[in-house]
Amino acid sequence: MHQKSIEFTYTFLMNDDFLKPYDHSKEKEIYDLWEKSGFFNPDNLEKTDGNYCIIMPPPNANGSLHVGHAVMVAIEDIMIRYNRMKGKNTLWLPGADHAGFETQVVFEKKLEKEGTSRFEILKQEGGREILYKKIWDFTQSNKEHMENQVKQLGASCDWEREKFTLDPKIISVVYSTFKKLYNEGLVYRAKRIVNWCVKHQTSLSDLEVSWEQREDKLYYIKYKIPSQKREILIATTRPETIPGDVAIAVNPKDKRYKDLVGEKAIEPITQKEIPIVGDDAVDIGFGTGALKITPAHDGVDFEVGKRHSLETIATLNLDGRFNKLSGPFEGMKVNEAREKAVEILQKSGSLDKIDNYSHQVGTCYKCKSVIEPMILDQWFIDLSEKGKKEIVRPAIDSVKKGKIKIFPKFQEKIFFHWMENIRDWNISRQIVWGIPIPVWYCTACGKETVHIEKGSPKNCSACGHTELRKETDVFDTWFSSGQWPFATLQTSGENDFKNFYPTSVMETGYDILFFWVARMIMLGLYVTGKIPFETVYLHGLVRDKDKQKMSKSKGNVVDPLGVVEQFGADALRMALVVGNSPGQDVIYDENKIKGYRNFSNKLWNIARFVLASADSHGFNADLRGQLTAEDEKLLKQCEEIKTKASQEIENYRFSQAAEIAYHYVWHDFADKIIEDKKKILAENSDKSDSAITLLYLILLDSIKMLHPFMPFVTEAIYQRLPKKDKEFLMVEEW
RNA sequence: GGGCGUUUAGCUCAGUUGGUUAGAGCGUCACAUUGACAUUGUGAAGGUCAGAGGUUCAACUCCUCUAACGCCCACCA
Repeated sequence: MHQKSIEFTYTFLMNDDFLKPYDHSKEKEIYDLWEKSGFFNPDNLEKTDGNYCIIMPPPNANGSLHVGHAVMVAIEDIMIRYNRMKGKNTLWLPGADHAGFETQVVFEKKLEKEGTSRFEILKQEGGREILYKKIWDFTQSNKEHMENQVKQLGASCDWEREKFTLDPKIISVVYSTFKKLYNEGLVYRAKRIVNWCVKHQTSLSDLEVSWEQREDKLYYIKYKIPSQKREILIATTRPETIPGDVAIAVNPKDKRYKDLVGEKAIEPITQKEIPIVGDDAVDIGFGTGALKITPAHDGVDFEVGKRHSLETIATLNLDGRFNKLSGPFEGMKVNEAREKAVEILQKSGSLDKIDNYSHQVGTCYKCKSVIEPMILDQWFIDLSEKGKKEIVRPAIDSVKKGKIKIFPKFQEKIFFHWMENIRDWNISRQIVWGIPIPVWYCTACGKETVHIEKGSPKNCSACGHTELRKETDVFDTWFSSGQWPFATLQTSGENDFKNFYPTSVMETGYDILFFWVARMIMLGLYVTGKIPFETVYLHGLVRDKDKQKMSKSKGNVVDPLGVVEQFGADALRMALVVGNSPGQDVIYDENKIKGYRNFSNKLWNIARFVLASADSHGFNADLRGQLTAEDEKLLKQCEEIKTKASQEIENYRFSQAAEIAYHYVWHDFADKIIEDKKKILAENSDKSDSAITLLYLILLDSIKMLHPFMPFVTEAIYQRLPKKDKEFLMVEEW
C-alpha cells in the first residue's frame, strides 16, 4: 500500500487524465467500476450498522426518462450514498412499470402513425396475443434504454435485484392480494356507473378523469303530463340521452311539484310514459328544479334510479354511437345526436329555451375526449363500506399517528382529505396490456371463480360446471404498483423482506400522492400488516423557464441525457437538487447547470493543486504532519461544516446540504484556505508540513461530503489520492 | 362549492422553534489575474421581505383579513 502510494505520487502528474479541465465524459467508466465492485448490492458491503432501503419508483417502460426522473434519481441517490457511507446496510431497488393504460396509449399512437390501430390488430385471429406480444417487445426495448439512462445519472442502485411489474413472481404476489381481498369480501364485481373513454374504450378510475371547464348549452325541455293536462319543464345539457330517460325527479319538499309526484309524464322523443318521483338529490334552486333521470348515462341518475328501482335504458354503445334504443339517434355519435334532438324537440314544440352554460366536463386525462358514464360489470375494491374500516382507516391512522411521516407536512392534509372522501376503486381495465384479472365465469350459473394458480380452473367453484369463460379485463396498473414495496422485497433476496420492510423512504413526485402513495399505504398495511415505508418525501415537479409543466405535446421536454453529455451528470444533479424543496416545483435552467459544471471543474482543480503541492513537498499520506493550532482550528471548522451537511441530509433538506458543501468548498476552502496556504507553501517554511496536511485532509472531507451529490467527480478525485483507505469513495466512511 | 401552495435583489430561490446591519446562485458594473482553475479572483450596485391590521421589548418569521398567481379535490342536471 505504502509502496503503491509513493509510486503514484511520482506518476500521477504525467497522467493525461488529471489535466485541466475536468472531463466529465469519463463518467461512464467510473460507473462501470462501481457496478463491477458489487457495492451497489448490500450483500457485498462490509460490516454494516442497521438497514436502509429505498424502492425506486419504477419508471414507465414506454418511453425515455425526462428531467423529472433525474430529480428522483438525484434525490434518492443522495440518501442512498449518504447512508451507505454512514455504514448502513443499504439497498436501492430499481424497477420498471409496465404502466398498463399509459403504455397502451403510447403504443396506440405509434400504431396510428403506422396507419393502423389496436382494433385492427384485435380483429385478427389471436389478436389479443399478437398485440400483447408487440407491446411486450416495445416495453422491453424501452426498459433497456431507460436502465442506461438511470445509470448515466449515477444511480447506485442494485441492478441484480431489478424488478418489472410483469415478472411472474410479482404477478403471483398481486394475485394473492386479489384473492385475499376477494375471500374477505373487499373486492366485488358489480354493474356500476363507470368512467368510459370512448376513444380508448376502457373504463378509468375517478382519478384518471380530468375535469375541464367547457362552454355548453343548457336546454329547457317540456315533458307533458296528460293526466293533469299540464307540462313540467326540465333543464338538461344532454337532450340526446332523452330516449334513455326512465323518470323525472323533483325534490319532495318543492312546493311547485309536490302534487306531481306519482304522476306520469311523456318523454318527448320516443313518447314513452315515465313516472315522476321525489328524491332529495334534486336541488330545488337549480334549473327548473326538475331533473330527467337517465340512469344508464349519468352517475347521479344511476343512484336515483337505484333508490326508486327504476330500469336502465342504455342507449349509447361502447364505441360512442347510439343504438336502436335511442330511436331516431341510432348510429349517431353524441354531437350529431344532440343536434338532431334539438331539431326534433323544436319541431314538436317541446323545446322551451336554450341558455349558455359553463360547467365542468369530465374528460379522459390522456386524450381529452368526454367521459361517458356507462353501466358496466366491473371489479371494484370496496373502500366505502367494509373497506373503509379495514383498508382506509388503518392507512389514515398510520399517518395521523406519525408512523408514516410525509414531507412536506402540508401534503398530509391533502392526503387525509382524499382518504376521508375516497370511493370504491374500479380496478378493471378493458385493455390487453396488463395483468389479467384471474377470474373465470361459469357459463351455466354465471358465478365467478377466482383462480390464481397456473392454468385454468377445472370447474366452477359455485356449481361445479366445467365450462368457464375467462375474464378479459386486466388490472388497473396502480393496483399492482400499489403493492410495489412488499411485492419487490418478497420476491428478491432471501432475507430482503425481513431486513428492508418497511422501507426507509418513499421518494416520488407529489402528483402521484393519491395514485400511488396512498394505495401503497393502504395495500401495504392490508397485506403485510405493516406500513410500507417510514417516510414519504414528495419532490417538486420540474418546469420550464415559463413555469410550464413539461410535456411532449408542448415540446418543452428536456432530455436528461443530452444535458449529461454536455455538462455531466454531477452538474445536472446539483442543478436539480439545489433550490428544490419538497412539494415546491423547481425551474429548469441551463445556466444553473452550467454553474455546477463550473463547480465540478473547480473541485477538480482544487484537487489538482492540493495533490501537486503534496507531491512537490514530499507529502506522505501515511505520515501526516503535525497540524499547527491554527490549522487544527481550520480542520475543525471543516468537520463542523460536514456535520451540518449531515444534519441537513437527515432532515431531508438536500438543497441546503448541497449549498453548504458547495459554499464551503468554493468560498472557504478554495478562496480563503488554499489562497492563504499558497504563500506558506511558497516560503517552504516549517509551517509547510502542517499546511499541506491540512489541505489534504480538507480535500478528503470535501469530496466525502460532496460525493452523494456529485458522485462522479468526487470518485475520480478519490481514485487519484496517494493513499486510499477504501477501494472506492462510494464506500468510504462518511 | 371546498381546500392547499406561492408572493423576499433584474431572474431563480434559501431564510429550521420570532432575536443584532435580510442571504445564495445567475445576471449587471468596476478592477485584477498567463504555473490549481478565464468553467478564475477581489469588490460594488441592487430589497419599505405582496398589501392592511394585530400580538410582542422584538415579526420575513406568529394571528386575522385582502389581493394576485398557481395547483388539487367535488356526482348540481
